[in-house]
This record gives sequence, structure tokens and C-alpha cells, in this order.
Amino acid sequence: MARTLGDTALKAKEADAASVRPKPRLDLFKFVPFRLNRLAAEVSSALAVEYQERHGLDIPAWRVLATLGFRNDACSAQFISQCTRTHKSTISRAVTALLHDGLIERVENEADRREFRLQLTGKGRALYEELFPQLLRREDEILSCLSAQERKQLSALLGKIEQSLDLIQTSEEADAKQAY
Amino acid sequence: MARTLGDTALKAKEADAASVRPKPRLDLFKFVPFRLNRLAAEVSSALAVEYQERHGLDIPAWRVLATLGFRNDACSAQFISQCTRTHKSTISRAVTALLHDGLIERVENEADRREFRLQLTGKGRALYEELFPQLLRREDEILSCLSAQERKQLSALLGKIEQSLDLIQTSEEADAKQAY
DNA sequence: GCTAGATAGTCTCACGTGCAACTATCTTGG
DNA sequence: CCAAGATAGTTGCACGTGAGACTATCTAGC
Repeated sequence: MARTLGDTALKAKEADAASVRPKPRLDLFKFVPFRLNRLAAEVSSALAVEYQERHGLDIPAWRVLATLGFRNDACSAQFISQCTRTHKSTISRAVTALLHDGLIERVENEADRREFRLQLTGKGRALYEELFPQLLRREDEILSCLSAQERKQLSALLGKIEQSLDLIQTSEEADAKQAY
Repeated sequence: MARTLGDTALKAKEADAASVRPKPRLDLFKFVPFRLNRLAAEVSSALAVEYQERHGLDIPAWRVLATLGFRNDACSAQFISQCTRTHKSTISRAVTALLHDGLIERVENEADRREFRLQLTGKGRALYEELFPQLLRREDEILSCLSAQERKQLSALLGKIEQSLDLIQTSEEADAKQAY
């Protein structure tokens, strides 16, 4: 039947059709891609308070810090770029800034002098240790509207979508790519 | 057992601590805000193919089109800005472009000459009618990894978070604000 | 062992977007 | 009915970021 319609002339038909099938209309508010965008933007800005205002970090810098802080060993900019899905030029700039602030340091890789191994300095680690609990707390606040079970559900659902989009990039896979 | 760990000096402590509490570490891959960001970006670029490459629309323009297409009556730029949560200057530029392309038209509002009522032209509506099924199909593809029930779950969970972030802006509320 | 192609990281350029100032218009209080 | 403040929409500016060129280095094949 008449599926997509900009009504006007179709009010009558709708009366009987409506009960049959929920005629597809594009309601932005129900459109998952739109909702994801909006939600991500909102959550980001809620978190930005922590690292941005309070510590002068922007999102890319925070991603570098978080990646290095999580894996205690040094890794390349390429690696960070891959596993955070952030453009390498963006990571490059963040690395430059963090080096300048003395939060990370880089050591030449004897085996391959094109790349540098990045790692947190003492100062960087201190910042990381201070920052991540705050961020976890924020995440917790944001998800406080969900029960424990619902959070698990959400995580699982996001995981499924990520996986189907081939977005998943476990630390292990990234390691594999990096070919230690 | 020991869940996420960047090991090194902590192997021993973890052994007994792990069973007690899942010591918080910040794994970006489990950090919901990060995941939302990444997912939203990926989904957006997947959808962009439809309206961008195929029809030369960018995201803001598409949002204007979608808002006007969904509600068949004319509405103001302000209204679109509010309900899509897009900055008014961004909407303004999108509107300019769409006017130029003859996809929308604007009529002066006699009651308040500061604002303009925007509506789709025939051409604009045709594009909308062509585009939104494609986008729904895309959304469907992206969510194809979820069962019908899981989709409902996802929608409900997103809804809860949106609500708790006061992100919800139903058409009705927006209407109210707009004060017809 | 040299050349061709891949890869790590940097840098320039163009562009989209948020902010804030600005104009025009409306509203409210004296 | 005028002045002060609010609101709709536009525009200039600054900034962050992705694309892609570029340099240096590594690797593979002849």
C-alpha cells in the first residue's frame, strides 16, 4: 500500500492503513544514527569539563593519555591512532602538545627509526591516575539512570553493533597489527 | 578473574584483590562515552554516502530537510535548531544552501517579521521522499545485527539516557516552545 | 645491493562549525 | 509611547580536524 506519503491527499486512506502497518516516516527523534550523534555529542561535552576545563586537555590528547595509561608499555603513535580510531595527524598534534607539556616522552625505536615509542612521564602518569577515576565517576553519573542489568545490556548491544561494523579493535588485535 | 590489566608491578596484588573488587582501570574500549563517539562517527559516515555523495547534502542540510519533511507544516529555523540540537548558525547556513538549491522556500511571518517559516518545495519534497527510505534502509542494515527485541532494548536504553541528560525534546515540547 | 613500493610521522591546506557580535524586530514596564 | 531587554536570523572570526602531500626509513624483489 501507500507507504511513503506526504499525506495531504491521503488522510482518508491513512485511516484504514494506519492500523495495518505503522507507515514508515522519518522521525529524526527515532532515527538511531541521529540519536547516537546527539547523545555522543552531549556526553562528550559533559565529560570535557573534566579533562578540558580542569586540566587543559582536549579529546585527542586525552585519548593518547588514556591509551598510554591503560597499557603501561610504550607504544607508537600509529598504534594509538588505530585503536582509538583517530586520524594520525590528529594524534600527531596531540602527541606534540603532550610532549611539550612533559606529560609523555618518546624514545627512538632502534629496530625501526621511523617510529617512536611513546610513554607517560611521571607527571603524565600522575595526571592519568588523577583523571581517570573522575571520568569513570562521570560515566557512572551519566549511566546512573540505568540499572546494572541495563548497563550490561547497553554494553552488549553497543558491542554487537561495533562488531558488525567491524569497529571492534581489541587491544590484542591492535597488538597483532602492530607486529611486536 | 583478573579482568583488564596492564600488569607489570601488580600481578601479585591483583591475585587477591581481583576477586574482591574489579579494580577500576580505564579501558577506552569499555568506556561508554568513547564508544558512543566512535560508533556515532562510524554510523554517520556510513550514512553520509546516501545524502552526501549521492545528493550533495551535508549533515546539517539533511537535518533541515528531514525536519521539514517529517512535519508537513512550515516551521522556523529556530525550531529546527532546537529540535535537532544543532547550532543556529549551522542551521542558518544550511538553510541558505537549501534555498539556493530550490529545495526549500521561506515565507515571511506576518505576525513576527524577525522569523521566516520554512517549508519544502516540490523539488525538496521529492528529494526527501526519495532519500528517507534509503536512510531507513541504511539504519536497518546497521541494526541488522540486532534482533527486533534487541532493537527495542537499544531504543529504550538510549531513551533513558537521553531523558536523564534532558536531551529529550519531543515534537510536542518543541511546539510548545515555539508558541504557535 | 639497488630500486620500487610500503610505512611512520609531520605539515600544509581547506573546510565545517561554534562563538560572539551585529541588525532587525518584538515585548514589556514605566 | 518610549526605552530597555529579549529574540530570530546572519555573518566574521578562530579553531580543530581530515585529506593528502611530503620526508625519512624500512622491506621485498630482482
